[in-house]
Amino acid sequence: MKFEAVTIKHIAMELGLSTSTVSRALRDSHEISQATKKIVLDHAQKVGFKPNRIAQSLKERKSLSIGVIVCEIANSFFSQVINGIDSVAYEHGYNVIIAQSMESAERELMNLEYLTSSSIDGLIISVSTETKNFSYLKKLHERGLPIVFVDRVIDDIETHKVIADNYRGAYKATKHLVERGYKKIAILSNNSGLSISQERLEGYRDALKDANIPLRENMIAYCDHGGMIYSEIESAMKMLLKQRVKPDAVFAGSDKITTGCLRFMKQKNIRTPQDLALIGFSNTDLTELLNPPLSVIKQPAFEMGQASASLLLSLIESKKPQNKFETRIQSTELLIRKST
Amino acid sequence: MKFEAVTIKHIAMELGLSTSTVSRALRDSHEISQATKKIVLDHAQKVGFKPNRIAQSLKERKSLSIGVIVCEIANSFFSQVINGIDSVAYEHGYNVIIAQSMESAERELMNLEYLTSSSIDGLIISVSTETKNFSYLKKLHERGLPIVFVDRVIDDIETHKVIADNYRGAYKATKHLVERGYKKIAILSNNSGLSISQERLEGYRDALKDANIPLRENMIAYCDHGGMIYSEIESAMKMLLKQRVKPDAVFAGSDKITTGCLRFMKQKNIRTPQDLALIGFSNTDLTELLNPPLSVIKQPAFEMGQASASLLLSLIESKKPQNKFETRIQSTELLIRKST
DNA sequence: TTGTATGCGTTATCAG
DNA sequence: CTGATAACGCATACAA
Repeated sequence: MKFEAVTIKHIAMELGLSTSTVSRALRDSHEISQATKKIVLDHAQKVGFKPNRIAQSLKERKSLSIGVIVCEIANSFFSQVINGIDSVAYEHGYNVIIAQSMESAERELMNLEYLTSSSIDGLIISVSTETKNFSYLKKLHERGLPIVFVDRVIDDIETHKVIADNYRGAYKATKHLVERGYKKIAILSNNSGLSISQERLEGYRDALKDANIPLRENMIAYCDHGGMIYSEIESAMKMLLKQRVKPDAVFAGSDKITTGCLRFMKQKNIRTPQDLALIGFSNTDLTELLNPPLSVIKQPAFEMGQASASLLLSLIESKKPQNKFETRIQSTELLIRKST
Repeated sequence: MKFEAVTIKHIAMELGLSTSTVSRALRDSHEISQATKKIVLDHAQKVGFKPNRIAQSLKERKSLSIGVIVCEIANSFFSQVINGIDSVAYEHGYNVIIAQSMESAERELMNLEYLTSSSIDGLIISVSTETKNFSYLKKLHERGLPIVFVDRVIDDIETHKVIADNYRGAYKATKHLVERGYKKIAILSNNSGLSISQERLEGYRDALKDANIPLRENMIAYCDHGGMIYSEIESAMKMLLKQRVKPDAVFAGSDKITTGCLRFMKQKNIRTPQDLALIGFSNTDLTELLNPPLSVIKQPAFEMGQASASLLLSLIESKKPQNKFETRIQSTELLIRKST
C-alpha cells in the first residue's frame, strides 16, 4: 500500500466539478460562488486534502524552501544559528533544508549542486574552512540565486552578509588578557583563509599593538580544518608550548578550538590560570560551569540566524535588486571567568 | 535578473534533438547511440545542466527528501541525532528537511502537515512532550507514509523505533546512587506521557525496589514541557527541596533538565555531592569538565540517528512490507564523576 | 536508435 | 460563475 494522496482531481470527480473550479474554490477566488466554495471546502476538509507542494513548486517556479549549509550541525554555534533561521523561516511558511559540509570543500560543493537543482529558493551558507574556490558559488549568485552569508563570508561575492563583531570580540579578549598582565599571548586560530579568522587576528594584533606588546609570529598557530580533528589542536598546542618563550595565555579562535584546548589542558594537567590563562570563542552550553574555568567570547548565534533568514527572505520575495550590505550583530559578549 | 535554469528542452533545441532523446542520453539509457550520448553529455556539461529536482519529484512521485521533526535543533542530543541521520541520508543521495516542534503539539502538527504535502518520502520523528493526540500521525502511517520513531516513540503505531536503553540507563544510574549510600533519591522526570520518561521511571523504580528502598511518590517531580522553560525546573527543584524528608540525591531525567538542575544548583549555591548528589542524562559537550561535577548517562545519539535513517531508507526503498521492530541501541554510557 | 505523445498535480488563460 | 486546455520540466510507453 503506497501513500496515495488525495488530489484536486479526486475532489473534482467526486463532486462532479472541474479541477479548475476546485482549485479556485480552494484558493478562495472571488469568481466562485459561496455555495460551491462551501461544498468544495467541506469536502476537501473531509477527505483531508493537502495541496501537493511539489506540483505547486513546479508550477510557481519556487519551492518555499531555503537551503542552509554549515560545517556541522552538532556544533552549538551552528545549531543555534539554524534555530534562528528556522524560527524566521517557519513564520513565513518556508522549509529549511540542512546540509553539512563537515569542513570539506568537496562535500560543500556536492551539497550546493544538489540543493540548487531548483529545490531551494535561496541559500544561507557559512563556508567551510577548506573552501578556496568560490567560482561555483559565484556563478550561482550571478545567475540570480539569492544568497546570504553567515559568519564565514566570502568578500568578493556581493550579497548580504551577517557576521558577529569578530574584530571587537578578539580585540576585547586580547585586551582583557593584556590588562591582567599577560604579555606572551598566543592565539590558536582557525584556518587563515576564513574571513572570521582574519578579523579575529586583526583584533588580536591591534590589541597587542595598542598595548605596545610586540607581535611574535610564532605565537600564532593555525588549525587548518577548524579543529575538526583533535590532533590538529593537540599538535598546535604542543608546538606553542615548546617555544623558547612559552605563552602565558592562549586565545582560542573558535568554538571547536576552544573545546579542544580545554580537552588538551585537562589531559596534560595544565591548570588555569596558574599555568596558562585561557580565553576563547564559545557558544557551548554551561561554559560558566567549566573547570578549568573559561573566559568566553559568545556570539549572538540565534540572532545571526534570524537576521540571515530575514535578509534572505527579503531577497527572495522582492523582485527588485537591493543594496547588499553587511550586518554586524553587535552583541558579542565577553564573559570573564577566573580562567584569566 | 531571475535564476533561469537550463532545461532538457533547451539542450534539445540547441542540439536539434528531441527532449526524450536528451533525457535518455542523460540517464545513460542503452537505447541511445554512443555518439549522441557523447554529444548530449558534453553539451549538458558545458551549459551546466542540472535536472530540475522538483520536476523529477513530480514525475517519479518521490522527492528524495526525508523529514525530521525534533523538539529543538539546538539541543546537543538532537543535533547529534540529526548529524547521524544526515550522514546516512547524504550517502544515499537524500536531503534532510528539518523542523522543530519546540515541544509544542501544535507546531508539531503544522510541521507534519507541511512536510507531508508530498514533499517528503519518509519521516523521522521524536514526538514533543505535549503530544497527546496521535491520530494525525497514525493516519499518515496508515496511508503509507514510512515513519521511524527515534527516542520518543508512540507505542501503538507499528513501525520501526530506535531508542536507547532508557530502562537500563536509569536503573544503572539509580543503582549507582544507591551503592554510594544515598537513600533519598529524587527524580526529576520529563513529561510523564513520554515513552522515555516511563522507561526511565521504571528503571528508577526497579533499582530502588531491588535495593529495598521504599519508593516515595513525592520524590518524583515532572517537567511537563521537558524543561523548555527554566522556571519549570526551578519550581520542581524547590518543591523537592521543601519536603519534610529532603532528597540527598537527584536524578535528572533528560538533557535539558540536567542543565537546568546544574543552573539551579549553581544559582542557589548547592554543592555537589556534599549538599546534593547529582546524576543526569546528558549529551552536552564537555560534561567531564563541569563544576559542580556531573555524573552522566550519555545516549548514543549519533548512532541512533544513523540507525533511524537506515531503517527509514529501507522502508522507503523496499516495496514489500517489512517486520517492524524496535532497535535498542545499547551503548548508553554511564560516566561517573565526583558528583555522586 | 530516435521522435511523439502523455501524464505527474497544480494554476492560469481563455472561452463560454 | 464555471469549464476546457495548456504549461511548469522531466520521463516513459508507444510509434516510427
